[in-house]
Amino acid sequence: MAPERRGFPTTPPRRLVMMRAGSHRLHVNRHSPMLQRLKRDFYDRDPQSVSRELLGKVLVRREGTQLLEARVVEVEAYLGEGDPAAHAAAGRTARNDVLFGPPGHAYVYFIYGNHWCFNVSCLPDGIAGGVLFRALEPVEGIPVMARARGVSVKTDRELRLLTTGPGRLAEAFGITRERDNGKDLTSPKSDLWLADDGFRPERVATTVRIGITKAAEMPLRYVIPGNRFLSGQKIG
DNA sequence: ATATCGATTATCT
DNA sequence: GATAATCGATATG
Repeated sequence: MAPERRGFPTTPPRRLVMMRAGSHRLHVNRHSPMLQRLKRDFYDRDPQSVSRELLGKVLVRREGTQLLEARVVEVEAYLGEGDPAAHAAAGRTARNDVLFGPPGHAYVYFIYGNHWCFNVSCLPDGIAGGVLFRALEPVEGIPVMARARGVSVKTDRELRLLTTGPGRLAEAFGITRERDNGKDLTSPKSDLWLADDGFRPERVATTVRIGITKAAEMPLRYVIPGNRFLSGQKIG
């Protein structure tokens, strides 16, 4: 019997078989009981390491009994006070306070008068650093994400636009500063977290960061190459 | 398919 | 008062 591949258009079948072997589920798209919430130690490192390791993990939002899940396919590292492109570059302020706090907390900021962007803090308490989430591949709760975005997902193209780009993924997950900024993503009580379901990307690629003017040459964007949910790409 | 441009506001100078 | 870690609509090839 051929494996069910819906929802994982770019995932090799071999990997799907391995994932299912552990979960005893018929459909890989379903929420796996093996989702392990990432702990503090995961984030207590430099943003480059956290960025690389976040690829392939799953962002999870719990809304009552409804779960939203999407795989991380694109992130960017922002290094803190030594990084001219980082919000922390000019020192600690009211806005960027979370970046200077303990690791594993949500940093949410507003951009271009329109969009929320979602980050997680890295490095020990007192040292700024973070990772910006730029693109996700939807796994679970797609109709709820579509409703949050105010769009339909009748076509392949519309599905891609659900969680491609930092503003879109934040909207799909209902992420706002009021609701989520400063939230401890490692707390069992948090309704927003990152999880490991055993998936490991075959390859990771780095490029320059998108949309910045300072330190524009540093290769701090991390992607799963070939994934169709990456931002800044043509739509077939 | 690619390019350009307007929207809209928190934050900092 | 200028800028920004973006998006979506519109115009043009």
